[in-house]
Amino acid sequence: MGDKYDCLKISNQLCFPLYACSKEIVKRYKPYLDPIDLTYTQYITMMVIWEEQEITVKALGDKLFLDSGTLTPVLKKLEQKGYVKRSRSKDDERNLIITLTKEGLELKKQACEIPAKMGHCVQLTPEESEKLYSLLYKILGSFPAGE
Amino acid sequence: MGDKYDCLKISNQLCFPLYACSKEIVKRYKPYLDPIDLTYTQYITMMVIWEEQEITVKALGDKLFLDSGTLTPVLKKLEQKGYVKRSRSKDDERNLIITLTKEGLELKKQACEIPAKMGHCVQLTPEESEKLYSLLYKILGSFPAGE
DNA sequence: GACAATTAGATTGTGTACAATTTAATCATC
DNA sequence: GATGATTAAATTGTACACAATCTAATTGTC
Repeated sequence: MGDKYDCLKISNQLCFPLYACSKEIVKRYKPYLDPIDLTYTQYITMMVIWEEQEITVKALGDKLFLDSGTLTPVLKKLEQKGYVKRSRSKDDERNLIITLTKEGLELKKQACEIPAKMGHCVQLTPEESEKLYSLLYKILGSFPAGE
Repeated sequence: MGDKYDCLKISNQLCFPLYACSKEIVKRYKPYLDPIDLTYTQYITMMVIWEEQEITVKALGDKLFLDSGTLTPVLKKLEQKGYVKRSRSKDDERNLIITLTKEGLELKKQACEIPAKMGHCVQLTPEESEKLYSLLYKILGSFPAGE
């Protein structure tokens, strides 16, 4: 038992269940996000905008671990749906400021129901969820900021 | 402190750190995978094929939580690189059997170094890694098989 | 104050992911 | 043994995700 290639078994990887679990849970958001016409990426982007009221693409990217190559089309889509406004900063024309429209703010009320509904999807005790949460943030925290 | 929208704060989500952590770690495989000309998806696909020697697309999809829409192009790419062979089963022409080429088997020796190198990337104690692993598989195990 | 370096976003190209549909093979039932 | 149902892959269309590059605005330095 156990040859020198055991390290390459899929069941011995830590990253793989992370990758698979992330995808499977994101997939389960779909039935709840479809009614408000958001994808998962659009949803977490809106979450940060709801919290911050006003934020640059750069700051959004730092919070979401996404770069402009991903965010630019997502934000254009959200603008097109009428949820956000994109405008250059007066102070520094390099910065693009994202703000909420009235429709975007309205959407928050409907989105509010989603976390509770999704809670039923993950079958962990509160202690287990807390533990998982802290382990994930321990890993994320160990990664250099800009990257 | 704590209004009715707290549930929508990004810092109160469990899925988000899972999603972010998965992406960040996958990104860190790149320097190790580039030399053997594999992407992360191609790498985990090869892992299963190395283990099984011979496997159908369906079985591969079940193990990797991926469907044919994702696997078909990945497997065609791996065939194009010369690592695998794709051929229909004699028993049941619906099944596509994936097998290793000599080059694909050779690749395993080089890939063997990767897990140890990646280990340094995740700053958890062995106990923490073990805990994270078991929590992730507890979630994955709670999801119905086919989906 | 010219100019090199830096910074923020946008763009381009490649590679996933997945829903929905299609096609072909096999199975089940009569 | 024809035929309706099921199954495995492939295809199509949409939406990320990121590396690499580009552009324009700003900053730092002499």
